[in-house]
Amino acid sequence: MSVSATASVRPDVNATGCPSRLVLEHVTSRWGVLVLAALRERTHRFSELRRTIGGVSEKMLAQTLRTLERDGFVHRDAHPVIPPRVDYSLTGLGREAAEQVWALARWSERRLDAVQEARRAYDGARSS
Amino acid sequence: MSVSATASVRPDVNATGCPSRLVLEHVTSRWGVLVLAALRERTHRFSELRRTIGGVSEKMLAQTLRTLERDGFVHRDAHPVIPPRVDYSLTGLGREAAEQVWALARWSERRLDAVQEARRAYDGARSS
DNA sequence: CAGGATCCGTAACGATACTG
DNA sequence: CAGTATCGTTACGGATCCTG
Repeated sequence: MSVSATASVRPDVNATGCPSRLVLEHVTSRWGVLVLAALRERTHRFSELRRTIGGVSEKMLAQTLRTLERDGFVHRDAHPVIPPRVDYSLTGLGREAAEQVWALARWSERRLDAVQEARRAYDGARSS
Repeated sequence: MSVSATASVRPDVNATGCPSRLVLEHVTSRWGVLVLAALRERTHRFSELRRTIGGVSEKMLAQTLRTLERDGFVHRDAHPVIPPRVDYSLTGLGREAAEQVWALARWSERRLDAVQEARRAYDGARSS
């Protein structure tokens, strides 16, 4: 019954705060990023996504997919067959979102060395 | 004593998972985004940041700033005076990070209308 | 003023069991 | 296969008190 989003949703913050923050939280959420990245390549089925991403529980994957679908990023195509078959793909808006977070993710990887060196310097300065 | 990061840090995921994800989580964290956005403009003092951002507890602001400093995004300049005065500013790496998340945040705002309409359509289809 | 230490509620998350 | 429902744990985040 609850429509809890992927990311934290506290009433007061959402009421008074910036609404676009919720969009950002959904696309940058732990599994949201990975789902968008996976669907960037091609359409995936539910179990395919689970295997591709790895380490995600059924609950969290379903919740993430529902959130992304609700936001208009993911298209859900449920085939009325037995056994069930559901295909997930990106919408036009979703492709935009995927490109954005993909760019940010790539930047994170490019700068990872610099960050890790900064961390070593920071940690080293304290233990001295 | 603990070095808990701004975003969630589960041992198993960090051990096996993609390390650049931690960078992404820090810069896209709830308060991380707002700190980077504020410091993009100019140097801020601790209390200034609290007022500018609004709604952030001392604990979370300090924790966020420490995480961003450790990652090499924020420069901390503590003046040895009484009363204490500490200035926070962005490093070169931090300016890069700020630009990246700022771009993503701007995109979120640009597409906010489309997302909200998608949400209405989604919610309306269920209540029928 | 700038934070560190502590206590604590809440809710996000994962594992399991169950359903169409 | 593709989920939903429930439960238990964890740790995030806020409030408060305290120090240099």
